[in-house]
Amino acid sequence: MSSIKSRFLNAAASDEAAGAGCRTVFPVRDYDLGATLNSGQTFRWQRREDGWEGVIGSRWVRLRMEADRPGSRRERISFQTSAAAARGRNAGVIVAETAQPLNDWRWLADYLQVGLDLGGVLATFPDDGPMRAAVAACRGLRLLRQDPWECLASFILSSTKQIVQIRRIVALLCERFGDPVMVPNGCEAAFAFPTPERVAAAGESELRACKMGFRAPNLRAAARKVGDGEVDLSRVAGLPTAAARAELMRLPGVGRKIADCVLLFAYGFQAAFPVDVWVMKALRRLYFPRRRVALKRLQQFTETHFGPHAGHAQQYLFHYARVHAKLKE
DNA sequence: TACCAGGAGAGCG
DNA sequence: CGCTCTCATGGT
Repeated sequence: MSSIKSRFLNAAASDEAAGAGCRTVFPVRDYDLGATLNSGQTFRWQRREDGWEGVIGSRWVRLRMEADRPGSRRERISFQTSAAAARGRNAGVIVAETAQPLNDWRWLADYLQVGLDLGGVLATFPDDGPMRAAVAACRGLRLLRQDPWECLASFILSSTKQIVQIRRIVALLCERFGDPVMVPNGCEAAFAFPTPERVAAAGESELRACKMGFRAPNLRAAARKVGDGEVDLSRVAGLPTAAARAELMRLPGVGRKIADCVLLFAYGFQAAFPVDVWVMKALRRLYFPRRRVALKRLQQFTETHFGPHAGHAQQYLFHYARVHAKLKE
């Protein structure tokens, strides 16, 4: 453990920029880092003994929570501590480490959305039984703000795949086509998510070798359209929700659900409400028991019932349905 | 073994 | 429209 610290100190000492370091800290409250990184919105994080390791953009990152304890120093949260602490009810900090020293951490604060007033968001949720149960069960669950291309490509690969499998496909894609990124001494090699240009240049059989099956031609064609500017991902951010969704749906392999995932997880459109099989099950069971409701009708319901932060409500329902066996049926 | 997985898109009546 | 089928692969 101390050897890890000294490695980072050495790396920091070699930096020419004064004040730059390989570590920073974000004070947070109600932030369940584990649930957030493992709730099916991103597929790049691996749980290690000392936190979570992943790649954001072209940077290797390690994250872990430390909780504030009354009357004592901050205590590292092990994964075996009390459920209350693990759910992030306590105030604490997110400790972040990178492989190279930095003096500007805004990119990470933005990714983690540490500035969000979660209580304010939760207060806008409808005051009904299902929502109360989901919030109580998933306190501290957050939405990240991811890179649009990585998010889009990942969800093109997600259709009818289990989350563990999506992670594996994305990992293979990055290993084979992504640029290697700097990692601390002794850490496993890590790779950036491949650019649209690189994916478009890959052969379909090379992509299929990453176990993505029939999704390969869709990913490749979408990469080409994004790479050559036929669909401009940077423009989507400034569009009204419906137009932004329609723009994304011009891409092959992107329907309503995947478009909404990208709108919510990458662009932060709060009205986007992706309805997948889990959310559909949860909605039917919790809000329309013993009634046959079509997907279209369910979508109309989600547009009016969950308020201005419907997307957040969706993530709570999704995680609640997935984690709690009662809803699995 | 059979069924299902953070779906999309074509083909059908 | 609204429904059904297929697509590729692996987990449970």
